[in-house]
Amino acid sequence: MNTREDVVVAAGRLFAERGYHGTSMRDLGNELGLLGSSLYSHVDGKQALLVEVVNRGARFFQDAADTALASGGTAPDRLRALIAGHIDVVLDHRSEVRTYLNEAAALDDDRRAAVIAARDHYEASFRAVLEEGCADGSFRSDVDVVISSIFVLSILNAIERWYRLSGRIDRGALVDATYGFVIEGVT
Amino acid sequence: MNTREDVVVAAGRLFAERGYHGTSMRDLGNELGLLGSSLYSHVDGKQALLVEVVNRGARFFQDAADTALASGGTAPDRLRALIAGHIDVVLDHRSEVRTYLNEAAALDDDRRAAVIAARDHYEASFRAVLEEGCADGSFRSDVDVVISSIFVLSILNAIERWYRLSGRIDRGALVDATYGFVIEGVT
DNA sequence: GTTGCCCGAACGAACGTTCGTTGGTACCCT
DNA sequence: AGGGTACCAACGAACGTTCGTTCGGGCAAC
Repeated sequence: MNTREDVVVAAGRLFAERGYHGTSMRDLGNELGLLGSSLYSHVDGKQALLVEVVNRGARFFQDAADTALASGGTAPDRLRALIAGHIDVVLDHRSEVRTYLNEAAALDDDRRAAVIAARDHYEASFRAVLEEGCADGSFRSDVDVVISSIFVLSILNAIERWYRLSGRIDRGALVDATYGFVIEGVT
Repeated sequence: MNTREDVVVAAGRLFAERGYHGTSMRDLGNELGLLGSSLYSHVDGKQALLVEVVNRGARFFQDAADTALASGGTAPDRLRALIAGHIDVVLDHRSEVRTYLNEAAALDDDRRAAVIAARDHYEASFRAVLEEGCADGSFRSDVDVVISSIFVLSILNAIERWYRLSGRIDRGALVDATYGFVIEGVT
């Protein structure tokens, strides 16, 4: 027997793999050994499923950022914590993350605006740490905080697209590589 | 009167904005002041349109890489040329780029495999330049060329998601910021 | 005996695509 | 110059299929 949780999890996986518009309720039912119509015993409908999956993705990120910022230490320490936290979220909640990052366009206007606001709030955590590091001399003072934050998040968000756990680098090495690249670049 | 070119261009725009599965032939016809059925005077079908748009995106990138590599100079010079070329492609051909980067999953297996191969071939240009720069001392010898290439391309490919020409940074400043970040990071 | 999961049939709408047809335009023949 | 012809973009109806969703009933568990 399937629970509502099963439905949401499976929806996240299919939305991540095939996209919202590329996933039908019959596809989703089939994934759980059900007919598409049977899903309506558990959830209100397709859009409600997307909203739930996307909201989970947003919460994972925000929780990780709050934890990282609360960990204390120097600005570089907290930047590293933000990066490590982000990578944990991406690797531990791939489906929700993928859906959160790629399928927000399928939300209605209000929900999509909320997602954009949530992303900016998350990005502000990175901006704040960079700002602080620039002020106390940990980072170059001429760094553009806004653009650098975007660059860091570009790297982090793309990880979901290429990283495979089975590859030659483990999670720790990935954090090291990312942090090292952000701090020093290639020179 | 509409030409086949108009149809492909409009398809690129809609695929980029709403995704392949989120765009109907009637939507596309409507965009051109036509019925959906009228599009079949110009093209073979929806999937053929996607193939054409994606192929254009791939060609833009490969042409830019070939030009950048042929420009000569040191490894850092050519890295900068690759970055500038990529940014030009992203800004000048947003729709095709967006579709190329985000909608390849909607292609059939063979075409999708071809896209993945094209992306790897393109990425190899970045790997080659980084490799050379590491060998001649322009870059740190301990950088992981494979991962660094992915990071650079992560930054470049994400530009399409956030950059607006109307903003405070122009194209040259964007190239400078990107190259600077890749070379030195934030320290 | 009520509750809740699931089926299976059905709904109306939208999907990609095909079809026969039409109005206009360009070209050829004399 | 004029009439016939071939072409082409576009229409509008219709095709079969799939979509999200609704509904009534069956059936097992508490």
